[in-house]
Amino acid sequence: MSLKEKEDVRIAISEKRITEAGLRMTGARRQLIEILSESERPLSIEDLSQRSQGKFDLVTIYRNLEVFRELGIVEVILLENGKTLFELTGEHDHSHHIVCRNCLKTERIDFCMGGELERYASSRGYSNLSHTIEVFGECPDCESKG
Amino acid sequence: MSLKEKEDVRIAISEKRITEAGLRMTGARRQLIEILSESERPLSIEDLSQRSQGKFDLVTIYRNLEVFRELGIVEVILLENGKTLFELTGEHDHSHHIVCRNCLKTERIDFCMGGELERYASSRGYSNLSHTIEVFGECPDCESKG
DNA sequence: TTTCCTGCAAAATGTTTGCAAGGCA
DNA sequence: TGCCTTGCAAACATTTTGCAGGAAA
Repeated sequence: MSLKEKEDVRIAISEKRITEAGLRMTGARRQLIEILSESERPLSIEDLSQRSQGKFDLVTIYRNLEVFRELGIVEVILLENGKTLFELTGEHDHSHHIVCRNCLKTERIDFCMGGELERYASSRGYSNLSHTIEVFGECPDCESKG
Repeated sequence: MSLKEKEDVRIAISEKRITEAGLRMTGARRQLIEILSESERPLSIEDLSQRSQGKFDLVTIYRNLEVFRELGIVEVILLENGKTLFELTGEHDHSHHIVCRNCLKTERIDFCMGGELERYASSRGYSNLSHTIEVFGECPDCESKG
């Protein structure tokens, strides 16, 4: 399957979730998902605005990303500085990342230690658990560029 | 050692770091550290403003918390919603937490899995690593209150 | 008395809300 | 057609900056 085909599949899956929720697949939504799908890294609201050439109002992007998040189409990455990035959800419902502080390129970390953490929290009486795990560093490319 | 004595020790340690950095131990700094020291949970800027009865301008609180963070006197906790809380640094240079979404009460998690994560990131060529691990849930007290 | 710190005012960011017009199903 | 979405304007919340007066060492 080519990259383009993979992208089409991701968009189709997203569309299914949107319409099944009784919402509509608009031009803005399709294009925002395309941009996320083609990106090599998670994107901020501002990134999305720029990559869509300012075609959509910031408000539209905020609102749609919130919809995507609710529907599980995107997941949120919180950076050390409190800023948020969005990326299309992969095979798993959530994942963890190594994020380059410099270029924001991101790799998914396949193994998730969340289970152990949540078991511990559970043993302490906590319920309704979720967790965040992110690693920040400088990636090889940025490192070599000094 | 009484709680009050422990608090005095923490303040003394903080004062040492501040003066050794060529900075001054002012009334605002002493009181902000006292408030953090007496708090049963990490505090936001707004919390600190309220607990000091608005005695200090928000700007002063922002600036001092940033100083504290640089000196390692406080550590930052990033909530799921992107908001930040501060707590006095404990015995270790950093720690992880179970945070109650409702009352924001926080427990430190003693075991840190960061080593494994950072080794993995390191093997992928990343340098200058740091990581965040937080667990969010509903604490037993909040749960029982419905 | 030197240098740092604080408060005030204002600006810069980032995000949300209300409403009328436009677009998808 | 009917309801969902969008854009615009404005409100809001949060954080930062500049500067003059006040305070620690």
